[in-house]
This record gives sequence, structure tokens and C-alpha cells, in this order.
Amino acid sequence: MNWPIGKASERSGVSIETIRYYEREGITPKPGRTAAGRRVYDADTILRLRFVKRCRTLGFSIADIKALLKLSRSQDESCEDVGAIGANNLELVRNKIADLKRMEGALQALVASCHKGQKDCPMLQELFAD
Amino acid sequence: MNWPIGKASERSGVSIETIRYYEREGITPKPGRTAAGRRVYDADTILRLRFVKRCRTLGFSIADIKALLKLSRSQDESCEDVGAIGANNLELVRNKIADLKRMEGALQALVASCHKGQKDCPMLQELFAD
DNA sequence: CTTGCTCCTGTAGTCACTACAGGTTTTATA
DNA sequence: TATAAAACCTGTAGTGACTACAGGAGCAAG
Repeated sequence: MNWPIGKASERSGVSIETIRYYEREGITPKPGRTAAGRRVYDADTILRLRFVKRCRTLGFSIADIKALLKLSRSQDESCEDVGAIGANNLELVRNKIADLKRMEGALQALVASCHKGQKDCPMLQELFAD
Repeated sequence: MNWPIGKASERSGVSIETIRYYEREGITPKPGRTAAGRRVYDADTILRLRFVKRCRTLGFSIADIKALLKLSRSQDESCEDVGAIGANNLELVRNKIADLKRMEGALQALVASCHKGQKDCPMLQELFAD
């Protein structure tokens, strides 16, 4: 079965604009075209789009996703390399969480110090302090 | 006391390029200039730069920081508005943490399923599954 | 046969910087 | 004092991963 880009978008969860972007970036292969020049997608490309979507949801960069796709097509045992990319991304995610938690703690304290009707805002004072 | 941009950068923790960027964006006022056209910073502007730096570290957007700076110069009681901007950012930060934790959980499971020497990588299989 | 939807290409914008290129001025050293 | 090195200047382009048009062509339903 073949589908036009709108259906491919629906089936993969990737927006039409983003599908075209992925094509430009060489993440998905160039699809077939109708006589009038419209893109036509097969089931395999739609699977790939869904894969990319899931990877993005997991925080993988486009560069990592390219590497994962390449590994998925390689003959040699790739599970180790895949795991390494995954572990690397997991660390990045954990670092981001740590950063954000630090932000959350500081922000919470600042916001709590802020009460309406106050004369000099303690939050601003804190942020402006030497 | 007045300082050239390099010293202002040191004292505020904001890079030279970023100081010039903040000036272009109207976040910091246009500084004075020497006869030769070099920027000269006073203590007040350096405080502002430090304020912006701290706000960025807390995850505030540039738009929010502009609003906070405006509130800090306004006559009327601004503590309530400041608190609202802070609370809003706190929510954004918490949403980001929630997203990342979801990522972390899913990633961890995928990476754990990946062992070297495996024939078909379970992580890739999972990500490609229907 | 016309209305409205889907699709096309190409370009520009988003956010918050960062990185030059190619020039001038100031400061430190010989 | 001469010169080399550092600091500064403007202006522009690049980053990541999209998103948002503008302006046009094709296609499907009533």
C-alpha cells in the first residue's frame, strides 16, 4: 500500500512539514512520486518515520537517530553500539533532570518569598543582590 | 567606576558576545562609549547583567526577563506580577522534569534490554514495532 | 464546474546564543 | 620608541529541530 504525505503524517505522528524536513536531512529516503510530483510513501518508510518519532520522544538527537538507523541496517552485531548510544542519551537526560531540579528548588524558594502587596519584592531583591 | 566589556563580562559571568547580544535585544541599556567607540559599563549595568544571568540559570526566557526588568523599574507594587512570572516558570520547569523522567524510565528499560553479542537488538526491535 | 482541500517548492523565522572575518585601538614588553 | 599581542569594534552566518508562511498546482466531491 502507498499513501500520500498527509496519510503518512497521520499514520506516523510526524507532521507534514517535519516529514519533508527529514527527507531534506537524509533521515528518511526520498519517497516515490506520482506523475504530478506528489510524494508517495510505502509501509516501510512510515515505520521509519514512527521510529524517528519515538526516538525524538526519548530525547535522541537527529544525529543519534541517523546513527541508530544506520546500525539497524548494518549486518554486524550492532546491539552493543545501539546500547552505547542509548546509555549516552540516558546520561544526558539525567543531567538535564539534575539541572532542572536545581532550578526547581531555587525557583520554588523565590516564588514562595513573593507575596502580593509587598513593598520591595524579595525575589527581585535576591536576584539583584551582590 | 567604569569598565570595558571584558571586565564587565568577568564581573557578570556573561560572555562578551552575549553582552553585545543583550544590548542589541534591548535587555541592557546602550552603554557609554570611549572616544574611540569602545563600550564602557557602570556598576548598575553590570548588576543588570548579573540579574539576567541568574534568571537564565533559573530557566526564565528572555521575554520573561524583559518583563521582570520592567517590573523592577516600575513604581507600582510589582511583587504579585513578579511572583506570577516566577510561578509560571516553575510550572514549565516541573513539566520539563516530568517529560524527562518519562524519557528516563523508558530509556533505562530499553538500554537494559540491550546486551552485547545479541543477534537482533531488542531496543531497535521495540522502537520499530507496530 | 466550482469550491475547498491537499500538495508542491522555496524561503524565512524561532530561541538564545556562538563563531567567525576583517578591521581598529590599547596595553605591555624590548 | 617601536612593535607585538591583546582587547575591542561591526556585521554576518551558523546552531538544532523544527515551524510558518507565500504563492502556486492538482485533485475530489457535490
